[in-house]
Amino acid sequence: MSKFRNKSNNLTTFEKQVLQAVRKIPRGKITTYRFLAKAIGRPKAVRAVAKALGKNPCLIKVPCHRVVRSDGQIGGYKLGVGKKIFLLKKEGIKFRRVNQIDKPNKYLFKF
DNA sequence: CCTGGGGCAGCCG
DNA sequence: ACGGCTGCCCCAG
Repeated sequence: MSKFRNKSNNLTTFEKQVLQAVRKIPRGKITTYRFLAKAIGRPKAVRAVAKALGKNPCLIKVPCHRVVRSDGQIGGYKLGVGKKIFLLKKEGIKFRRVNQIDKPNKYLFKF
C-alpha cells in the first residue's frame, strides 16, 4: 500500500477521455470547452465536458486551467478564477482585461 | 449588451 | 431503475 492516499478517481469513461485530452495541451497553449468537446467526438456535450473538468483530480497532470471559453473569457475554475488567471499569465498568456485573453486565437492548441 | 433555449453526462432523492 | 436538476458552456437573436 502506498503511503500516499490514492484519491481513487471514480471517473467514468467519458470523464477520463476529457481529462486525457486536456493533458495534451502544452504549456503556453489553451483550448476551449467547445474544441475539447469536439476533440473527444462529442461536439454537443460541451457542458458535460465543463462539468467533467470540475472533477479533475490532479492539477499537475491535467492542466484544466488551459481550457477557456470560446469568446476568450476565462470561464470558471474550481479553485477560483483568480488562480486560473495567475497560472495562465505565468505560462505567458497575455490579457487585455482582467478576465479576457488578448488574441486567444494566437494560443489555441489544435488537437 | 442581455436573454433564452439547446444540449448532455452525473448526481441525488 | 427513473425523472429532474445542475454545471469551469455556446450562440443566435
